[in-house]
Amino acid sequence: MGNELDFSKIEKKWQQRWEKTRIFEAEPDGKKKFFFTTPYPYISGSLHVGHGRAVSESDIFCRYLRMKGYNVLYPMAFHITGTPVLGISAAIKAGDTEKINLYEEYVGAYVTSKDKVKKIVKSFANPQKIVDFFIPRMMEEYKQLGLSVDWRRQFTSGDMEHQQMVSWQFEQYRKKGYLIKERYPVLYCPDDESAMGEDDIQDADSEPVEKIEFTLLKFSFGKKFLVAATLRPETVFGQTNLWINPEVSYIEAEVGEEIWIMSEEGYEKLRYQRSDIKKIGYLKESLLGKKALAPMIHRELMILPSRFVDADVGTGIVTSVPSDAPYDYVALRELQRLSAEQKKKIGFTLSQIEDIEEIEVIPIITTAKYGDKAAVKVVETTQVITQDDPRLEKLTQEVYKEGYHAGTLNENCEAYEGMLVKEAKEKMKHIMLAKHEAAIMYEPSRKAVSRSGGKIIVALLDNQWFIDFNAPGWKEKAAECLQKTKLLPERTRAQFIDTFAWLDKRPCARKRGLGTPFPFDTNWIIESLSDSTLYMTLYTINHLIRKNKLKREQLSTVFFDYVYAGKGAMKEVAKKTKIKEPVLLELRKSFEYWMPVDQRHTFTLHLPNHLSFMLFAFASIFPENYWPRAISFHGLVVSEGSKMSKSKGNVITLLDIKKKYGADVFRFYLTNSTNIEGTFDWRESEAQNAKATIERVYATLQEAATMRKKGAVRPLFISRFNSILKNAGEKLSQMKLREYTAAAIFDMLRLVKDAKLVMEKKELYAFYYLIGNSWVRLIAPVCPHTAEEVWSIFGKNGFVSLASWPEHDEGQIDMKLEQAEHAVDTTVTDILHVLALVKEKQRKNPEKVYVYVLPHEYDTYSAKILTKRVGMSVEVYAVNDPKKHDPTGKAGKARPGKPGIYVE
RNA sequence: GCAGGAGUAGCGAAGUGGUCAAACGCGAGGGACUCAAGAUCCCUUCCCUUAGUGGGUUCAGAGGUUCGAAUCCUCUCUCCUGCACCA
Repeated sequence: MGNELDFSKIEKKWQQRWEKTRIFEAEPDGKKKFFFTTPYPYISGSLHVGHGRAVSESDIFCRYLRMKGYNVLYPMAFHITGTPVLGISAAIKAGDTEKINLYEEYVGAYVTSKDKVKKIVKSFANPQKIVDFFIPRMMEEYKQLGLSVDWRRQFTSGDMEHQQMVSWQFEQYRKKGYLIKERYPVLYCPDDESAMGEDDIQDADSEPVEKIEFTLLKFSFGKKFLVAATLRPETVFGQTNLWINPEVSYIEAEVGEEIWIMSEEGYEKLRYQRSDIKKIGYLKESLLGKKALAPMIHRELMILPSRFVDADVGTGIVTSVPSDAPYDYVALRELQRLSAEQKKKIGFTLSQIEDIEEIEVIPIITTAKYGDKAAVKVVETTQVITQDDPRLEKLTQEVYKEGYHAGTLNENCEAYEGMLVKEAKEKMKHIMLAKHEAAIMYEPSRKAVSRSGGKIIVALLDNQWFIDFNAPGWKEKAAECLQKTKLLPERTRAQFIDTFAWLDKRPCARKRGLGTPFPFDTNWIIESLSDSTLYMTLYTINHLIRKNKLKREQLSTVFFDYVYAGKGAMKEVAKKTKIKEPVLLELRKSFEYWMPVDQRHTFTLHLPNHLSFMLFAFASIFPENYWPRAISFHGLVVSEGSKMSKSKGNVITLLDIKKKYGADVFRFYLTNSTNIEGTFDWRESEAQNAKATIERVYATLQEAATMRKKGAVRPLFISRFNSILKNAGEKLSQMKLREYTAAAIFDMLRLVKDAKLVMEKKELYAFYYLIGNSWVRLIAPVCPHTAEEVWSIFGKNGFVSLASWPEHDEGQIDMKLEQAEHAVDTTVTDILHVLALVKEKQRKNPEKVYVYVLPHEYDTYSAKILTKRVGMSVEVYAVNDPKKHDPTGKAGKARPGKPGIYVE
């Protein structure tokens, strides 16, 4: 048909009108305010439906609140701080073709000329250019969803206004003693000379890299020490020998007063973990066959050769515990099985060969699953023969896991007998550390390289700044804040409580990245989750800062003390900041008017980090009346059943939405297909259905707008209509968006359908008159563009976005009537059933249907309606009621004394 | 491993002590309309039975509490998510 709905045209039209008339620019007024926020997006490419979900759900709710008479502030900003933007920039600068292609694709979505695309991407070598390019486009994409955002207040986390605010926040933290400095291990790249986050490491998103703590066991070797790295200090009682790799070059290094022996690679890593280490030179003597004194157990252990020892894992020296380490057991057995001749060839003396033969496995840990020599057991059952067998890796993990969780130390472990492995591990480690028989070394959990190919190691940073969530009093305050915050759904509270308990010290500054300089140590940048805990407060004043062209230096501590905390005399503040008093007053008033945040709508994944930090921040910086009032959560977005990812090609961007469906369809489909906490699965085919549904709504409303005429409508439909209004409103007020759209769209469509079925034209038009105007307003939150368009067809002035919410009329709701209708409905269905059967069996059309009902139900049934609905003559009687019981006796055979349907 | 969450019809899900074979949407099948397709409308869609309104077995599995449980308790299994400097 020619009049197919062109959503994009309608949407564009209304978006422009909203913008032009500035109806969503909120300013303090006499109405009750509602300050609604949702997290700002990080710029790393196009916005997709995941971003679309948070803002659309928020927008629907904001639009509802606006129609309910609230003065709603719904702002938005952009997150640019941290390392990713910098990483992108660096990669492009370095000529990383993968990144360049990716970004050419992103930019290509907006810019057609290929040359221009290349040029733009090239300019991304400057990170600011990335920000400058994407932000206006992201704003455009958000606008295309029809968001009722006050864009005047927009900023990025890199803007000076935000930086000044964050600096002020950290000054408060410092005053309260929430910032501390400590040593801290980080993933580090010596080539790049900087700490590495997940984004900086190759494949770290799919195979995460962790920091692992090794215990360095110190074996006395003359006056020197051989240091062996182990993850299992609790197994020292099972040690039988030491492993080195004859292929590896070992070095000697001065460590404090001592001399340590280790692989060169080990030294290179340890260098970044302790300042007291210094290389002397290559080890001159041979270690093979010699003995060293083991820590803790103080036994002499022989140094033996192996192939599995990797110079680049730990120190390149490994202690051997054949009872619980499959590698050790296999390597030991391999060695023992060599003929005396072969051993001689390696360089062992006769007595050494004897000693080697005599080495026996010492059982130390007992588990129900593997008995007391786990490694021996798994090696025997899998028949692993050589230390090169790849299965050993897995066996090691299995044995380790079982031992750790279910193992107990046995009688060979002296004082530790009977202790759980879990406990013994910590205890023995600490004792050895205390006796200087051991030290600590950190390693990445896997071999990893940075994006530029440099090796990743662990470095200990000496002066890392932390936010100390365990600072006295803070957790209590945060808990109080949490307790006063309304949570949607409420069950997330348990997770918050759990997270609060777990929060300890969080490094809050980095050496690299975009962001706010750490106020007390400008070599550092405030880490990007720590700088985004109070940013929503800036919405309350940012447009005024801009309007009055305030400069960075004016937004000083004094400024925020006054505007954010009401501290200081205005006169003084004006003098110090060189801001005029009325301006200051306006800023302060604006802040006071909009605060607190009434609701924050976010992704559940943000709970353990962003939202928890946010509550801590608010609890510490602001008095109780400025604490956030409510937090609501939305679920994940996936596409065609699986997680969205570029490699799968199933990322649905907001540009796609615009091209294929339009905002209203997206908003409706999104909210109607899952409840707010659920996972939203974008499915192309269902999106198409959603589109058809909205087209139907539009067509119906259009018909209603043109045909409607005042008149009488039967009470049942008035009642049903009001029930829908009531239900939809109640659900929406609780942010149950799915139920709301189900009522506003599907229930209403059904109601219209039913009306068309039973009403004559005159009544139908009156029915249109009844519902039209309210129905448009009912759908306005979810489908604002469609609603505006219809609103104009109705000949209404102004925007439906600013119209009042269609309240139901309780007095018009007659539940009895609706129930009766429902009863009739099921009866009709039953009659049709029976008729179908009758037709089949008797092969002739029956004459008449008799319905027998219980006396109290009698008034419910109208023979006339039934007749009409069924399409043949229906008579209704009540059973066992002399008055209503088949008075004519013409109903044929005697009826049983129970209700039923009979056809003749 | 720790923590949080989830497991209901082909699918998405609603239902949190009785009114539940289970709303609503999608999908599937049948029918009406149509030259046809689409749209729309009607019916069916756990199993059995049937001139219908009947019966049976169900809500991951196993126990338990209760007159009564998908809903409360215990255990088990499976899946998802998070576990810190990373946005």
